[in-house]
Amino acid sequence: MEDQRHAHGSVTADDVAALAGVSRWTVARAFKKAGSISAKSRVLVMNAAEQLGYLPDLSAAALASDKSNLVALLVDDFDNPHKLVMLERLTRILREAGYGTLLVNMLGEKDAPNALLTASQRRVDAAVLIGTQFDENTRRSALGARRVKKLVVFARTSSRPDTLSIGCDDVAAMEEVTRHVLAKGYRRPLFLAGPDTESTRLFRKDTFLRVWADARRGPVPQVIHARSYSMTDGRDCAITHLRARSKDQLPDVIICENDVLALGAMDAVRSDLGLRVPSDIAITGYDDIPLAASPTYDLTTYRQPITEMVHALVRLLDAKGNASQSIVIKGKFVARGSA
Amino acid sequence: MEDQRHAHGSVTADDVAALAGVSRWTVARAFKKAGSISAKSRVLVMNAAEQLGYLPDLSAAALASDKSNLVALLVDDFDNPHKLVMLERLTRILREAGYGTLLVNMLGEKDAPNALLTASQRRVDAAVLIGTQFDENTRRSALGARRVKKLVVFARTSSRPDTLSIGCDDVAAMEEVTRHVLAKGYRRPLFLAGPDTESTRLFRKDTFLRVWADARRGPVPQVIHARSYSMTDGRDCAITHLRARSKDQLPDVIICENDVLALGAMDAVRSDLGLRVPSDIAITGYDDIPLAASPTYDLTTYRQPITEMVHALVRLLDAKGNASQSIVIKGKFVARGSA
DNA sequence: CAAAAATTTGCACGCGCGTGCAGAATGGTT
DNA sequence: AACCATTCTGCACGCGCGTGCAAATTTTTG
Repeated sequence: MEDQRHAHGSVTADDVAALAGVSRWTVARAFKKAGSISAKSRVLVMNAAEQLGYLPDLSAAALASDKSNLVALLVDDFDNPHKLVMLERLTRILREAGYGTLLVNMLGEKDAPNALLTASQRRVDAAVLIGTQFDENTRRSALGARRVKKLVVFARTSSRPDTLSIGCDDVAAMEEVTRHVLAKGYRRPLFLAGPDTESTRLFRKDTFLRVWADARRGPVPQVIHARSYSMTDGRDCAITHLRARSKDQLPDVIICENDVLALGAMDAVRSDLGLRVPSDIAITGYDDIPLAASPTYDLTTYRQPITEMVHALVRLLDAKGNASQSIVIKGKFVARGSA
Repeated sequence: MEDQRHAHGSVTADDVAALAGVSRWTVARAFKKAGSISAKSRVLVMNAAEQLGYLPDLSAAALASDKSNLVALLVDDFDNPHKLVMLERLTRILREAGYGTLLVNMLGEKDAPNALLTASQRRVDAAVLIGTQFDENTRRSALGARRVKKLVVFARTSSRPDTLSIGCDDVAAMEEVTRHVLAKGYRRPLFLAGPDTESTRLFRKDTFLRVWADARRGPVPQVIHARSYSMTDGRDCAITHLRARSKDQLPDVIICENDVLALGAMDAVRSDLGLRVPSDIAITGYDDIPLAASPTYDLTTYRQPITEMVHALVRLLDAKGNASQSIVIKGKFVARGSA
């Protein structure tokens, strides 16, 4: 029996075909779910394949079919543990659905075009922007990279009509958080938001302000902006603001745009101001990162429906067309001790 | 001027060649650093390429050259924030070095073979096991997947001689941690380790015990094992053990195998036992995750030299051969308030 | 200025597989 | 038994680029 392996050690469909006594194309059909092939020869092929340890070469398949079953995940913020949660879900579910995942580190906003081009060189079926606001430059460079067939904004809702986006229903979420804070009887809220730039605008702040205003519970709440979505900056921002207030003017609750900022704020309140949570100042977050459940923080927050969002992404990838749409899914409010 | 774009919208080297008035192969040479090509025609090609928005198709190149410039990152634990740090460094530096990164979610130990096969179908140049102990099954299945040319164990030191591994010098690290604890005068240490299984053995515990024994500071320290490397399990394990001891038998320092366990232990000491860190019980960790620097935890720990480790990985990928070796790099002790 | 050396360029072939169609085999019908 | 409908199978061609060598061009040297 001759050696079926090629020079660099890979087994090709030809090898399997020879062993099974069929043609190479029959081998290919056996590996497609919908392949029109007789049960008999499928068994023949599969046995031969197993014997040789054959698996189709996906990069060759991508070249031939212009479908790579590869998606690029573009991430520009590795500081938020929530990204790890998203990556876990994305990689697991996409793998189960037959997609490989290319992780691309987007170094900054101005790097988006390069990151997209990098992905396009691998013929990805889609580029997914993870928790990054979709900005006009990015969109243009995505169109420029013609080999990127679909561009999806994940975990952000894009306002643009010509974009695919999948996200949590931020409006419903923030309404629920705000109602909870109102029900608890807090009266002097402070909203801690991320950077105040055009490209990172979420609906969370606006929704909070709207619902609060509707409740007619005093003046318009104050809003402060951290320099970045990091614990350190959240803490610094909170310290600066709180120290500038007199004791009786302190807020009784801080609504934070996400959990990381909330944890920073909590550190500020406890370690730097020596106050207690929630009795002196209550705090809410957004995302439900693992640490939010720890007894130390015990953060009241809102969980994004990541799993459902990824399932939606899979459906979107499997769909033929490129219809632009905005998918929004409801998450779950998580009441804990911090508010 | 005719339309250079093909059906599915990609520009090929032929298009560029036509526009530049050279052959396709000259185009290819212009895109290789070491290509033997005249300065004049390189400019010619590059101008044409820019005009058409051409970039080489890497999946075709991979097919032709049997070098994909793709590495698979196999991760089996998305609970540890330290993974996010590693992923950031790996993706950034590997991208700068011209490598793409395929992120593969390894669902469990028994999934390693499948994960490796998934990667091999994309012709990866190397598979990198991130912080996963290298077990015999994995090794066999790696050899089975002949298209995986190199298998690298990252952030673990493999004892096997036939393996490539890159890691922090755990021995030197733990010696330093232990000496620090000794210098601080602690006398009743407790070692909090991860699961006590064959496949996850680190050198940290053994080194600690050895150095402690050398110092002749009383009996052999006690060792407890958490069910997993998670804050919750670290906390549970610590609670169980500490509650079973009488007040005067409590340890005065807990040396933890990594930061996540240390944070869990700190939660147990403070929230569950109502004791203070470090005055009642001191705590040390390992990894220096971002949270370790927060004022709430302020954890004394040891930072792995991730950046240097990734640089070593790049050198290893660029190297021709497949010489098995074990690269070990020293990290940095980080003294904070917890011990 | 001619010849040798060095550099640059072009090309046949192949990487492993998918597409679309034509021919072969199978099964059912009158 | 002959026929048609249906299901299977085989094949030419192409996806976009790299390798190795031979031909063409330029540069150097005596």
